[in-house]
Amino acid sequence: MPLADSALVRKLGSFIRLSATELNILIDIQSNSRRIARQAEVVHEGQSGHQVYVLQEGWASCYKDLADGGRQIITFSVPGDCLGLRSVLLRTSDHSFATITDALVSIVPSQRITSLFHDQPRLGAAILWAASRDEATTVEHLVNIGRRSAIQGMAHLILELYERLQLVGLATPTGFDCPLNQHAFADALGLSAIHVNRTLRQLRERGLITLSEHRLVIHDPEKLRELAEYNSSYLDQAYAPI
Amino acid sequence: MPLADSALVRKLGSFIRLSATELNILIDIQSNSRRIARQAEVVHEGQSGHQVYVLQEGWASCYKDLADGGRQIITFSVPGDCLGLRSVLLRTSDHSFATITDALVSIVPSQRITSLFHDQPRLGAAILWAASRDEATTVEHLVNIGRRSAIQGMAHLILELYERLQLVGLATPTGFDCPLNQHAFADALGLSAIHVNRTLRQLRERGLITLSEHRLVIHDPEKLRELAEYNSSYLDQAYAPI
DNA sequence: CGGCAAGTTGAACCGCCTCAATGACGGTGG
DNA sequence: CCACCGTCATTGAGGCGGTTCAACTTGCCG
Repeated sequence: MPLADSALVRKLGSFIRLSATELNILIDIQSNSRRIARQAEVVHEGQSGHQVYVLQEGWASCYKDLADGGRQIITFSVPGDCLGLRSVLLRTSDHSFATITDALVSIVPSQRITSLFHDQPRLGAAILWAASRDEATTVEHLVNIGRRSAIQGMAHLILELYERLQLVGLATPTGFDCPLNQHAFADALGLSAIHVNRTLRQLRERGLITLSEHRLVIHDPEKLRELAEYNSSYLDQAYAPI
Repeated sequence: MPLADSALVRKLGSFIRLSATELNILIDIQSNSRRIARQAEVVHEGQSGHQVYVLQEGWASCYKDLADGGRQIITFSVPGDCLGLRSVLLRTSDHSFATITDALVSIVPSQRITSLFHDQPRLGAAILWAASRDEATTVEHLVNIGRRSAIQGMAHLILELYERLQLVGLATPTGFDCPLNQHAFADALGLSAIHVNRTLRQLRERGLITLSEHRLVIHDPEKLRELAEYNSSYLDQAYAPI
């Protein structure tokens, strides 16, 4: 994929009209890329890595490990997402980050990001906007875990992923390719993998979705949204120009 | 409290050495303040309010309401915290925000914040740093709800509040004044108020803490940290200068 | 004195977990 | 080519953590 049509460009471009200069800067920023195998840890919690990773292809996850061997996935990352943005100003990363599938990432020194705020305020704001949006997603995730039942949370997570993938052109009208296994869903939703299995079965039996062979099909978006009490406004945030 | 010694100045001042100019700007920014009664909603989810609120005195909470009447508290705010920072670049607020006690807040137009990034990069970065730190807290909260037991989560939340209050000089060696009722704890931890009651009793019976008359006393910080698997590094983030 | 908010405690229930066993699939080496 | 293995999905049985309903207390305020 040419960088001029990268997922990040597509994402930011949907909220500010990128000038030729800004587009070139964005392309330049993403020019240093690297392939990473699946299931590889890229950043470990506590590590001091002053870099931002822009995911170009593949899926990844941000997570924290617990003393008892458990794991909490904070967010799944799909193409166009920036990783480590939050840690730019902190000395160490507050979470780990690993690929789920084989992936292609661009590596951007933190300093290139921070200098944007001064040199390219519009672009800096757009990135900050994307970061704010990510955080809104994390907050919604928190609600998901704290106050929703397993089946509601699962439905909500699926709808969220669907919308985010649509934004970067990786969804189809009926669903999306989904590399997540039941264990990954479990770690994201604070459930056991076994209960994820039963929950997926319920969703299937209700005719809402099917997940098999890494393909997630949404049969009845309407009822799914109803079940999840899904309100996409937290993602449907237009850019408020400075 | 004179603004030159406000909680925000104290907080930011603990990470960058504020010049006289920067101090004056910070003071100026906080000059428009307003008293708000307890239990008052300041911002409602979905509201388009392009303002940032700096909490000077009192406690508040960020939360989301659910269709079934439930509520998930995202974070408690204590003096020195900025509210609505995440929504600066979004059109609408992604969460509601209400006072818990009587409070004094400074109201800052979003534009004053965004222009800081260009005009006062150091100060802008310090505010961004504070925002990153808040987000790390939210992430830890997510782990708390997703993967920790009720008693661990409660212990963790108490320790987090204790550290944050220390940072702005509102804690004592033995504990802190805590206006939160059991219902507030429940909404933060994703529990029922009744179970919060039992959990607090357990912590009391183990000789770790007591909470009564709005005063939280920590009897055995060591064992409490051990129980919570508390690692404060996510808050103990030195500022990484640009 | 009456009423409401907040805390406390018991009893019964249920959502989700844990343990355990089995089946399906793909990769790998003999 | 097949036997073997690890990973993942699936299903059942039993147990625990946390919920819900209900009752009672205490303190505060009008």
